[in-house]
Amino acid sequence: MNLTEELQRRFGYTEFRPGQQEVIEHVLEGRDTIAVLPTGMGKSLCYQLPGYLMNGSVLIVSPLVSLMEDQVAQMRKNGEKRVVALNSFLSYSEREKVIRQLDHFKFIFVSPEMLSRRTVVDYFRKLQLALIVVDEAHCISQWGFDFRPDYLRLGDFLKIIDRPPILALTATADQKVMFDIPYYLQMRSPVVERQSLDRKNICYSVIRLKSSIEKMAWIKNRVSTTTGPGIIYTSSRKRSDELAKELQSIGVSCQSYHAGKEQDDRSIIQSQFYNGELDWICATNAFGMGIHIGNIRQVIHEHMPSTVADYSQEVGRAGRDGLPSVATLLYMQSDEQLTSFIIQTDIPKEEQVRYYNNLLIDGMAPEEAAKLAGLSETGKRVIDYYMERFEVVEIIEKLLSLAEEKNTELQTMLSLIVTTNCIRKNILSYFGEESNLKIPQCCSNCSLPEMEWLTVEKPSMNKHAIMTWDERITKLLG
DNA sequence: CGCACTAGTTATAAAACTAGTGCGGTGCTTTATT
Repeated sequence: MNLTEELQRRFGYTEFRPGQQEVIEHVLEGRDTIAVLPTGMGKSLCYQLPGYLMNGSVLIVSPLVSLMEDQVAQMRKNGEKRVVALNSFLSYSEREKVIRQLDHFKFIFVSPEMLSRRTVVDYFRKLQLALIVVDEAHCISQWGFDFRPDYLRLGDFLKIIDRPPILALTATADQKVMFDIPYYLQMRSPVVERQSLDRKNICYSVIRLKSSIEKMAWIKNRVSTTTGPGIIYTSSRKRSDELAKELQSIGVSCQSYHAGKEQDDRSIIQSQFYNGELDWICATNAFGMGIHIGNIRQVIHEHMPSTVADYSQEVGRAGRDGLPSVATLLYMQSDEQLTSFIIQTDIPKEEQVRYYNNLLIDGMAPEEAAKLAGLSETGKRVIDYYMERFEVVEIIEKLLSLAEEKNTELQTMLSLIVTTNCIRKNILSYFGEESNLKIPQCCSNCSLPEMEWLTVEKPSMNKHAIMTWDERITKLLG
């Protein structure tokens, strides 16, 4: 079979992007496959094309319902009718209907939570599956242990069905992720297809300041002298709101985005940004996954993220169009303390685990016991997962080492900020890659022509601003 | 843990201190009773 012909016939492309063909070949051979491809490299083609060439349905595990809806809409637009997202967007009767005729669909999107439900699993057992895809598979590591334990339960589902090959897709692959994916997905000698995660068109910069007032002044100046579109990441919802308000007050087209906003507002803001009606977004880490905007020129971190993996995901949203883009991280002393609090606070403490366990033994209802033990909703769900398979002593040990691990990751992130060595090299080596490539606009530690980048002037507040910026940087690279 | 904010104190009028308090990220899922 000629894959390129199939690609041409079904998708209208004349050639594959790097890595795609290899991934597709492995999948068609029936191998479990881990595909590490940088963002914007056409990951969805890696399951859509083989899906058409195989018998049975393709099950795609996706982390966000909004992402599923986008992908379903996209595929329908391209003429595929046999595609559905099985999630809480559906009413009870709609869901029943979909479930009863699952085999009518070629592509089925689900959340990991859905796959933990007994009734749902029973329907999937009867279905002939050609392929199981875990999209954004780093979520297993990133969310599984302390936020969405159903990511760790995927293995349970895979154990009880007659399982087809599994394809894990991600753009983030540090050591831990590369260990967790095959382990929790129970892969059988998986092939790893890996492309370089280096984003040569992104220039990395770290700037040290003395206070959050200085940060605000810096951002105001940056935003009014350079063009977007851009994302400003903060570490709290409140800060996002404040920053957006402040920027609006000096005439910048800007909105804040975080999980505290209504879902409707979130999609409106997202589509405004997408359509170029909004130059800047001030956001928490809620803004990111599933954002496919090509021309983001800048990503500014008003506050540091908690891991290098998070950082590289966030800055990776810049410059998907391949044009020069800038990532700037603002740091002031002891910024890591807030980050530390945030990542540690939701991990249940030893006393809580013991108390919760004792209350359960006494026969108290789990919800009430969790409340008394001072466990958050998330905390309870996490502990419930661990209690299904470990003794209390083991759980406490695991949670302790999780807290330690998180702290180590934060320290690694911090060392990226304070290093005097090449930032790009540091990021790449975190992902196990080496790079000796000299790039003219590499990072703030590599004799960057930083002033040239920083003085790109914003000519006016109109739509042509984006064009001018692009022209300018193209000229800069000369 | 540390920052921002508030209420109370001081000592006789306004402002400057102090102690206490609150806050801090990611998302899936809810089919049943008065």
